Amino acid sequence: MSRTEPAGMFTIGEAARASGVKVPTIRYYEEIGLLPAPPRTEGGRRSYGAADMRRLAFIRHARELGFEIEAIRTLLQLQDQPDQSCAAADAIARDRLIEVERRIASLTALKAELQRMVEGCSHGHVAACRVIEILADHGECRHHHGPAEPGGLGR
Amino acid sequence: MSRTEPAGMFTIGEAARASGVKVPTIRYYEEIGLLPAPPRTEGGRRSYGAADMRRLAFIRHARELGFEIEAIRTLLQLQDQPDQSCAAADAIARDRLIEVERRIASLTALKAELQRMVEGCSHGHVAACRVIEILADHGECRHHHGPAEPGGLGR
DNA sequence: CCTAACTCCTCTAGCGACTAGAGGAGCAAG
DNA sequence: CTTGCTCCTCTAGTCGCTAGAGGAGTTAGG
Repeated sequence: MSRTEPAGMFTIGEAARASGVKVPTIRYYEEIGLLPAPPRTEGGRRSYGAADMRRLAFIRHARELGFEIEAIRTLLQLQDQPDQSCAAADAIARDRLIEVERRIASLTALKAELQRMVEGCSHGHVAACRVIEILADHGECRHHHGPAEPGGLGR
Repeated sequence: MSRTEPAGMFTIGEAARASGVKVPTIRYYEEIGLLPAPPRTEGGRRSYGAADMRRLAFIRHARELGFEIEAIRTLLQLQDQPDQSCAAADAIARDRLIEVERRIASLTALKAELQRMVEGCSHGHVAACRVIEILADHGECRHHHGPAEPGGLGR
């Protein structure tokens, strides 16, 4: 083996491959204080240990589940103090669950309206297009006001 | 009636109230060329006509349905040329429908995982907390890799 | 006519969570 | 010793707004 890295340590690239988090994103997490700044090699490169790798996996998974950075910050703090009550972690997860349920409901309504649009489309010209028509006339639809998806749009 | 506005014209505030789009957002739509720059009153205020009001309602509704600004731009161009085939509009709506369906599927998977988290929580201390545990150990879950929600997070 | 309250104007900066790119240096293999 | 990869820092851009400063036009009441 031709490792320059100290034993049991990983480069940022290895950490990225292992966690599925991109290199610039790892650096970003460090910048915002989500991941501690790791020691550096002589050449000035970041050198991650097993604990960092676990933390990164935790963050990745939490982001996949849609937790916001601030929520993850709180969850990580909780993880660091295992004697505390887990009520806070529970609350964060519950909030997220409620939000996900709300978004599913709202997306399901959108789906119905989009289906009406594409099914009603007669594939003729624009003047008779159901897609354009429904968009133009809000009164035509069952869909009530209020942002469809909290962030505005389903990105 | 004590209108200073030309007959049949509306202030930006009226346009905002009628459409449900906020005043700064209307100005933003003008800036990015989604809404044409309206004529101004002597005092330099924007003065919207009925066509603008319709266009704004169209945009609002399309945004509610989660169409991206660029997609709306295309839809508006189509609307302006009613003799063209509506195939493009149809394709945009279909794409959006597929995306919404994908997001519902992915959010449903998230929901299941979040439910396992909160249901498994024994309300004790963090060391034994299912929420923290599942987040820490990705192998514990049925949830496979890849960003859960396209934009990363369910805002 | 004057004033207070309201709306409007422009402009810049900020949000969240990254992503992209420039310009340079370290490092492993041939 | 060169080639090519990875890494470094730094700045700026993404999307769709939102917030706020600082000023000007407008309306209702006194």
